[in-house]
Order: sequence, then structure tokens, then C-alpha cells
Amino acid sequence: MCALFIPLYNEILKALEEAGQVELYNKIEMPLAGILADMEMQGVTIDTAHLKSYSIELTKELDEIERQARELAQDQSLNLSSPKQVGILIYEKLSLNPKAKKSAKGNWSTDEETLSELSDKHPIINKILEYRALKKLLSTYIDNFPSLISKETGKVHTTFNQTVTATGRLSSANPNLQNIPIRTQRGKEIRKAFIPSCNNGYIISADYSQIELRLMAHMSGDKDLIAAFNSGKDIHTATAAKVFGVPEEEVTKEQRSRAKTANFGIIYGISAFGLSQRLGMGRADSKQLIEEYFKNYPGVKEYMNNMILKAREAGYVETIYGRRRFLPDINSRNAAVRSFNERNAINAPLQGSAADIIKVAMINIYRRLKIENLTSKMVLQVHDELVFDVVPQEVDCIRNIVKQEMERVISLHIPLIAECNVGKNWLEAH
DNA sequence: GTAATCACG
DNA sequence: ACGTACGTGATTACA
Repeated sequence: MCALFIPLYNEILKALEEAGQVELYNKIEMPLAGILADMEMQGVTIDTAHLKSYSIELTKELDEIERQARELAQDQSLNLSSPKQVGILIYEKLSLNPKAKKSAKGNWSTDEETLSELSDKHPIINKILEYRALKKLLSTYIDNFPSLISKETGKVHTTFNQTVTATGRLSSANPNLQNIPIRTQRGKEIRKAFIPSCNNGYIISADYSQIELRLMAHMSGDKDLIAAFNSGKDIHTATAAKVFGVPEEEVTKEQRSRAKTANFGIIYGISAFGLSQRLGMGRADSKQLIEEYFKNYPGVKEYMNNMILKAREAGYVETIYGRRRFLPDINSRNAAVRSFNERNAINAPLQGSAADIIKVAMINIYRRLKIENLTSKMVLQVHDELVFDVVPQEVDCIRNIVKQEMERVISLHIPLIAECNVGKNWLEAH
């Protein structure tokens, strides 16, 4: 190291030591930096022909929808990309909702959730929603992407930010390859454009199953939540059986779905109001559901109280590897600010520990690929998922290494499970 | 530059 | 009585 930087480096090491972050720094973040650089340089191959033909198809649909919407609105100059114009049209000209939300800075609220509730009132609502969905895919993922392909490598090269998030997650930018569509049919079509770099190769994707809820089980030490994961049963069904007081075989789809929403809510630092909004039920019912949840998983309730207490006393909470999130406003007299910090105190150790764990997996996988002289490459990380560009003769080998290394990062009270899939593109690898 | 919206985990 | 799920980045409109 250059002598000029040694005093600064010593300062850093001293601070890290005092905060118990030396291992996090030396064993995780520093080794990871070079691996991320390698992934960025490696890049991902894009099927531009597929994107190009899909662009033509979607653009036609978009133009037709815009034409129909303008006809319905009787306004040829209507800009459907302007939330302001859409708001005025819906709430003032068409008066579709007399008690419309005028959220935030006094603007009409026209987001998807709000508009969906009005879809029965006027045919233009669905046209607006469809326009928005198509426009998003076209402008963000389809039409720009070919221009982001490097002349030198013929691939897209993201930047993984290692020091952006509050929890320890990575972020991805220019372009963001961590928010490529998958939820809708049209989104899936875009995923198909992410392909292996050699003609006969494969994409392998491996993702952690329920890692944050598993970490809740581990960190809370809750007996029954741990038992549910150790038994290998479907966690949402098991939760539904408990909170609705029915045998697992009799859990309905509706009950499982509600339990799933509740399990997500738990990770985010649930509130009765928030849960009632997402379940479309009354506050009293959602409050009762939460009470049942805590009755069945008392360790979870205890974990939440402990994290809030820890944040109040220490000013921060920690992940399994000692990464800290500072929460200076945990004692704020403003209830909204305080509550927000309390939810962060609950969520950050879970989200952050998951981030730590996948980082360790990445380091160990990278080393194995090198040691075993494999030519396949790790190309993307999407929070709980790793994506590999694989040559045909290494498919089985990569599958085994990736699954093994992801699952054996650390021994906890619950097993870590990684699901691994192979395909000719990123969609098929799910 | 900021707000609104929406893509992902 | 508050205001409410956690973490990101890109695009577009508009002051």
C-alpha cells in the first residue's frame, strides 16, 4: 500500500475495531469489491433481436391505447404520461370520485392502486392503466437497452453500488439490472432477452427460499417458527393453520394468501393499519389477526420489542455479522418518525443479515469457480438471487457448487435453502 | 431539482 | 391522535 495512505488506513482500522466491524470489512466487503468489479466487466448478453421485435409489437399496442384514451377523453392533446392531466381529467372533468385523495403535495392521486378502484366507473381508467404499464416497459427496459450494449463486449454492464443502501444490500445502476420485470406476462417477455454468452450455453439462477422469514425464525428463536422451517412444510400454510385455528389440510387459498401477507408484514415491522390496507379488511380484524400471530409465535413479538429496545439504548441495530444500522430518530417525539424508525429497527437486521449471507456465498462461490478452473461466470446478484452465465459442460457442476455454497454459508437454527434452476434464458431459469 | 409513478427483491 | 408496511433506481412532467 502506498505509504501516503497508511495513516488513513490505520484510522479506518481503528474505527472498525472499536465498532466490531473488522471481520465484516476484511472477510466480506473487501473481498466482495473485486468480485463485483469482475461481474460488472463480465456483463450480460442481451437478445437484441428479441427486444427489437417486441418493441415494435408493444409500440403498436401503445399507440392504439393512446388513440382510444384520447377518444374517450374527447381530448386529442391529452398526455397520458402526465399525472397532473390524468388527475384533472378523472376527478374534475369526469368527477369519477367525489371524495378523491389529494395526497402529498396537494396533487390528485392517480397511482395504480387508486385508479384500480375506479375501473368500473369509466372505461378510460383501464386504458390509462394499460398505457402506463406499456409505457414503463418500453421506455425503461425495451427501447433504451440496446443503446446500453457495449461496443467492445456486446453486453450490458451494470454498476453494483456497494455503499448506497442503509441495510447492507447492494444496488445496481446504469442500467439497474435488479429490477428487470417478471411479474406480468409482458414483463416475462423482457426477461427472455437475458441469455447466455455462448450459443449452446445456459443461464442458471439460484435464489434463497424465504430467507428473511427464516432469519426472523433464527434471530427471534421462536420455537414454533423454527419448527415450521425445520419440518420443511410450506410456511404460509403452516402460519395460516395456526392463526386461523384450522388443520393444515383445511387451509383455504384465501387463508394462505392472508397468512403470506401477514408474514411479509412481520418482516417489515407490521402495523394493524398497514395490514388491514393490504388485506382489504377492517382494522379490528387485522388487529385480531396480528394478535393471533403473536400468540402463536410469541418469540416474534419478543424479537420486535428487543430490536426497538436495542435501538433506543444503543442507537443502532445489528445484523448477524455485526453490520450496524443507526437509528438516531428512534426516540423522536413525532409519532410518525418514531414508528418509522421502529419498523427499521425490526426490518434492518433481517434484510441486512440476508445481504451479509448472500455476499459470503458470492465470495465462496467465486473462489470455487476459480479453484476448480471453471469458465462459467457469476453475472448478477438480485438481493436473494444469483445468476450465472454457464457453458454447457459445466451445468451440473455449477448447480451443485452454487446450491451447496449458498446453503452452507452459516449454520443457524433453521436450514438455509437455495433453489436452483437452469434455462436457455433468465425467464426459463426461474 | 423535485414529485409522482412503477419496475424489482 | 397521530400516519403506516422494508429496501432500491429510472423515467417523465413540471415548476
